[in-house]
Amino acid sequence: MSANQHSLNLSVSKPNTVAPTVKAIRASRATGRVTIVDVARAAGVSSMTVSRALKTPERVQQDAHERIAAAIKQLGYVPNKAASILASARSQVIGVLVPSLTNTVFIDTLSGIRDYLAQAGYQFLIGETGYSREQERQLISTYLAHAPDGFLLSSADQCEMLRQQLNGGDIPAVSMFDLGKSKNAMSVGFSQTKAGYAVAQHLIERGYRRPGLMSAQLDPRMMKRRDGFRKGLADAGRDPNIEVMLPLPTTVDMGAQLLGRLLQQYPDCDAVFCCNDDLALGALFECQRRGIKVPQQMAIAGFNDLSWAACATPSITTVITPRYDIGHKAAQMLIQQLNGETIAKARLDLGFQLAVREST
Amino acid sequence: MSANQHSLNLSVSKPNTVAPTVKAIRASRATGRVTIVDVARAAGVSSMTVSRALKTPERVQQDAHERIAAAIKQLGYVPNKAASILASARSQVIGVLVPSLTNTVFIDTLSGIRDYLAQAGYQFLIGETGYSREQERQLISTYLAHAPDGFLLSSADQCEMLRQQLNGGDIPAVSMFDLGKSKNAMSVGFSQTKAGYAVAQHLIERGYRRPGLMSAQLDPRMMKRRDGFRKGLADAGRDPNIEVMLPLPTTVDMGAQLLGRLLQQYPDCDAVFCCNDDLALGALFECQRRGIKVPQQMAIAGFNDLSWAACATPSITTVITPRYDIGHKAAQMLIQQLNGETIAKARLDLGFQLAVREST
DNA sequence: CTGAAAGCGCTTACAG
DNA sequence: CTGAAAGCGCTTACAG
Repeated sequence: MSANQHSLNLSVSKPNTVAPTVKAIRASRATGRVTIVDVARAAGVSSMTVSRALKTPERVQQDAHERIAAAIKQLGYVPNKAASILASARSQVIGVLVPSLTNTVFIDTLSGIRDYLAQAGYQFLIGETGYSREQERQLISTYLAHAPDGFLLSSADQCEMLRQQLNGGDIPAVSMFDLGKSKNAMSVGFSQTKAGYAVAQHLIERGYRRPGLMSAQLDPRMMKRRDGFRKGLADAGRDPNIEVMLPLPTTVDMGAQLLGRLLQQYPDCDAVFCCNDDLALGALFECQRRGIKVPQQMAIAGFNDLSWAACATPSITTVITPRYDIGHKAAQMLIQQLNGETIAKARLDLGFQLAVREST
Repeated sequence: MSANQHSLNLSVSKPNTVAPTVKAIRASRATGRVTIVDVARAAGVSSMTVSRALKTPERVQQDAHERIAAAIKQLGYVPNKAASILASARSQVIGVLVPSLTNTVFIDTLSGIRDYLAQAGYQFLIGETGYSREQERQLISTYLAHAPDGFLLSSADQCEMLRQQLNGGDIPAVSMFDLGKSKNAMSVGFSQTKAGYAVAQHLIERGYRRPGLMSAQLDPRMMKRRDGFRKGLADAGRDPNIEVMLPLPTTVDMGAQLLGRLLQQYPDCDAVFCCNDDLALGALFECQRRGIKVPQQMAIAGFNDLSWAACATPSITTVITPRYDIGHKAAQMLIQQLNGETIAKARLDLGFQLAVREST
């Protein structure tokens, strides 16, 4: 009936021009939105059929499909996500929490997450915790209100906090970077400790006698790198106590400052492991400023292999970390879990790789 | 009635321990969620009063407020955003589109946006367009489904595209970086052209005779910097055609490569304007590699003042851009618009600043 | 300051 | 392959 009426309208006024109809529809509703009911009416079907045409096209007849597609286009229909979430109790939204957005490392991880989630049809909300537990707690609360289907978190702490705030409700989460202690909790990452150990070994093999360490930020992962590095030195019978650390953000400038302190406190230090590449770049600049030859007078190793490390002068030895893959695989694992698929390895170690270059 | 019944339950079983009640509630619903109705029942009020206690606490009596707060805590109630959006037709969500997330520039802008929106009680969805119009179109469509209250876009193109896809519906948008041509369309940014011009002027004042330009990416803003730079050279009677450009992503390594090309094609070039700091850093490394003294044999100027520019050796002359403020002010302008406040200047020029350092 | 009713725009589950 | 009914969990607008 209403379908007939509609096609009548069309032929009486202007065929193929439904612009006035759109206006009329908008005006007829308090919200001014074109809804699935409008599309259904225009296509001469029920709203359920429109819904099916959108989600499971194979369950809708060809000609109905075409009329619906035409109606959607003419009316400029956009499905209302809020209504869909409310009715289906699935949001297709994933909450993602990272410590910092100014750190390239996490941006790369987000790229991995985005690439996987986009093709899987999920959106995500990005939260920046600033390495603060209070921020974490608040963000989880805020995100919970969006009824996310799952979480991608970047520390074991966050998983614990999530569980508390869930209060019995059950939303799956994968933790990134750190590998979980339990084999059941889902996690994707690599061993920071082993990576730090590998750097120490490398410097010793190269013949440096007094390798030191510089670090800022001092978040748990930095400290694990340090632990590994110190163990590597100790295992080789070297002094593990040559180090300068500041609990401030890691910046290139901070790297320059820390190199100054290191040389002041340990004048015989001949190599330095910078706990990330920003610090390493600052250290390199400071050496250049002081006329200290790298690596002849001071070797420099970094961490993460940021874009400049390979093309600096001299190129910087560093640890290549699988941060894109961490995001990608973590997202994959989460979606598999949501789809009820079996997960091969809930604790996925992606490893790391030492890139030996001119600076050591 | 139900309130009485409830307090009866409490005193009969365990006072102050409603954990079993939470379980019962979850079990009693298909979705397993605690709703505003459950809270209302537990507090002995209507759901409207709970809603008010959450949104406009000043309109709810003290003691009702306290009982509601207690019930929320005990039941672990989290408001369902989807239901709220659907009922109120306001999502408190802003769609943000930037060209790239791997570029620090946009991350800084996002920080500004986040800082403003967070305190204003808004969430945001971040989309990365990869400088592609097709991606833009898709992202806008996807975001439209989330019924955003507004958009923060990073090009005039995007505003146009949004208007098309809106099909008459009306969602306010502010464009960032580029200043709008019309004074009515909201925009926050600065003049890329003037900034490029200023760099040219500076190099000429310093006495460089054959300044050149290197650029990659070649997006519209890069091209405006170039236009300004060329005009500056031409106005000073210099050759504006010393330039190397590649339509590939800007990376540090690309800067090194472009410097090689520049020297090959224009051996007498004595200064270079790198269209961003990544390229400048690569150019500096390449000069160091070749033993070319900066600035004596080759002056280098960058763009954006990324963190390393000030502490490189030599420190790099660059243009300080107000990218944090662009995000912050754009978000502010958008929210003001949403609140129906009057906007002082719809076209907000935040300017830029030339930082003269050792490299020129 | 508080509440009962209606509705937001979808989807689920049940019929046919 | 298609549809009528009921419901998701809030808020708006109207009463009191």
